[in-house]
Amino acid sequence: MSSHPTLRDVAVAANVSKTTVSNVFSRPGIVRPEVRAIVEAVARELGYAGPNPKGRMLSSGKVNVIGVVSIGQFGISLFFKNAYQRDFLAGVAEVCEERGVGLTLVSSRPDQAEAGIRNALVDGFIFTAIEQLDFVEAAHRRLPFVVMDTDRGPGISSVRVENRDGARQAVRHLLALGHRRFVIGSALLTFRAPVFHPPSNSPRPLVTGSTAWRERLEGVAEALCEAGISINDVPLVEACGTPEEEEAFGNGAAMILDRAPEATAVIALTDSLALNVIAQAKLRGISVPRDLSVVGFDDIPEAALSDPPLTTVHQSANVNGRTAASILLDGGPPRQVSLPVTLIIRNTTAHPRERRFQVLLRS
Amino acid sequence: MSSHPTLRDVAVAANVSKTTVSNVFSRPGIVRPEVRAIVEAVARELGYAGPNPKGRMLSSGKVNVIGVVSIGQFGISLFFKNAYQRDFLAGVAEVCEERGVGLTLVSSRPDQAEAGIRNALVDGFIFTAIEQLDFVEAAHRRLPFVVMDTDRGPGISSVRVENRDGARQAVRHLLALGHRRFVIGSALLTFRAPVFHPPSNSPRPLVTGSTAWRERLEGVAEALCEAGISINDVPLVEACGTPEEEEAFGNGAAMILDRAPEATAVIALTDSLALNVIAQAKLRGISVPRDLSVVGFDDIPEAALSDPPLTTVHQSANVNGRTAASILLDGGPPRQVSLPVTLIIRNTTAHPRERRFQVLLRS
DNA sequence: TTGAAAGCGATACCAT
DNA sequence: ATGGTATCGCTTTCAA
Repeated sequence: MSSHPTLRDVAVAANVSKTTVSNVFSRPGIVRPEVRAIVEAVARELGYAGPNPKGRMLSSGKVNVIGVVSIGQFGISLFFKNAYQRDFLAGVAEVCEERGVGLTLVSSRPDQAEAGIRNALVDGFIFTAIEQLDFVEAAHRRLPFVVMDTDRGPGISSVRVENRDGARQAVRHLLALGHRRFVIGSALLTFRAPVFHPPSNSPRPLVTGSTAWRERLEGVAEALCEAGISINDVPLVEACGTPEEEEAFGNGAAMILDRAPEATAVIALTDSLALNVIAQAKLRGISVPRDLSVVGFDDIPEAALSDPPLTTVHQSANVNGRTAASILLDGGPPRQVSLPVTLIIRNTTAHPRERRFQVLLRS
Repeated sequence: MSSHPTLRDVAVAANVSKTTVSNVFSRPGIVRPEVRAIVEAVARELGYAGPNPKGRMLSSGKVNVIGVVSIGQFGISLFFKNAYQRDFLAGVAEVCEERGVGLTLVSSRPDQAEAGIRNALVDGFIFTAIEQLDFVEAAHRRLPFVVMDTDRGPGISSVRVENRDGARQAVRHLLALGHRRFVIGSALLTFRAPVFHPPSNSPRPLVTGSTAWRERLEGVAEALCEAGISINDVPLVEACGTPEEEEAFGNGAAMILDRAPEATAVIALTDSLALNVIAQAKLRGISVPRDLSVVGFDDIPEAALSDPPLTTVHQSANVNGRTAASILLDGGPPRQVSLPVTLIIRNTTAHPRERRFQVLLRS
């Protein structure tokens, strides 16, 4: 009693019912001031800290917290390491803040994801990648959630960006500059060595089948197609995209340069990769954009700061996060939103070196 | 029943007690395999998702989540915006991950802090800065907590770094180079315009009284004292240190340059400020370190990347975070740890321009 | 090994 | 405005 008073202890000591004590703390307006004063005094005397959130939550069913689940095999520390994730979460956090809602980070490391999602004390989830949906179904929790980067139909809330359109814009830009020989860099969502897919007549099976990357590739394919180029003829590299794996990443950039020396432009499906290609090119004395053009995707903050500043497809991680959090917290029926993207032309793209030849071809 | 089966429904349907069902899910080892199989089958059939975390938590009293409270007036989005905070939280997140513990972010915005701390569903707190309120509430809830950056005595767990020592090292370095005319830049923990404190015989009351800043100032004072200089004779600027307030921050850097034109070295008590001073100096054609030396504190990642790379006192936000989380999760008696720091000499410090004069003075 | 019963701490509904 | 009571979903003695 003295060590840990509960609402009941206060009620007894103050000679009122539990209900009244509860009201004093949760709806002070409806209780008579004099009674309230007494209850408050007793509570203070007993060292009662107000309704225990655990009991309160069990009764009311609300925890006032939403959960964000990390990507793929990565744990929650990714949220603080990866630039895109960081800005995304800042957006989510801003909305939570505005509404007085807490935010908990749930790991999606294979060994923890299921238990994590099953046991998280949250009112809903934001899934940063779709694999987690499976877990939710497994966990059968009837909690609302929104999924990022993929539209799973009208029953499920989702927030994505116009990946195809963005990729198309980027490639068209390169084509308009006269480029005809490309190499594509895509991202791996797992810790592993980069993979090289040489040109091939049959569709090449990617290691990572995430929707976003697939859509971006489709956009690339469409734009190339408009110029009469088949994406199957373009070499493709998949490389790990996390800061933890700078090394593997560096290797990915190196692989792009090594395995496709004839390319005049690299189409990187994510900025981090683009930035690494630029760094790697610099090491080799390849001048960007004079010898090699590079486009990225995402427009992370570093993109504008790189040397030279990166031409890339802009999406706002922050807005994505805000949108997802709003949908979840608004609590209406499922909504699907697809945010537009814009090509930001900075200084990593230029005419290919064999400019005159290309111009001839184009005219 | 069909829409939301509980442990009891399963028990009834399987013709066993609630206890048994509970055991099947929480301590499968102790229940006979055949019974377990039946219960599991029934559960699956009913669509029972396993113990509801809310009920479980109320009973057991454990949430398996720790809370991290943001700094000062800032909301949780600061965790994703400020470089130091970000790395700090990554460290906390790593430890949580290793132990399968969740992480929730609690806002300390003035309008939300109290309710947030009072209602957070957590087993303990990490306070990134201690305000009386936090403390009181946490103590009231009888939850363990650890505070950053300040030692509150043996009863309270704390993690800090050797701020005084670090500041001393930085200033001694400047003194050894021959500097004698300084300006100090400290950080503001609230959103507001920078403040200029001119030299004064009486101690100058700082706007922000955080322990860390005070300790750093003490270190500065001690080192200056060794060279016969009173810190009271050194102009001091307090400026806001968050990315949101780049503008105010820029102003702070400008103020430092404007109001102390005679200084040959600026002692910035935090890297972000140092970096802004460098940027501001560049704008004015002041060459660092030729015309002006700058030292920082923290060694955020950007410090090594700046142009020129920043001389600063290194502390590892990541290690600080890991340490705090470990102490909290280890759950032993309160511990106080103070982590060492090291001066990293890079390229923003050099002899003052009037070098020969200074050398004369020193010899 | 399994079951019965007693909470955990609070809220909500229905009377009064 | 207050009080009584059922309930939220589970874990935990304690017996059997």
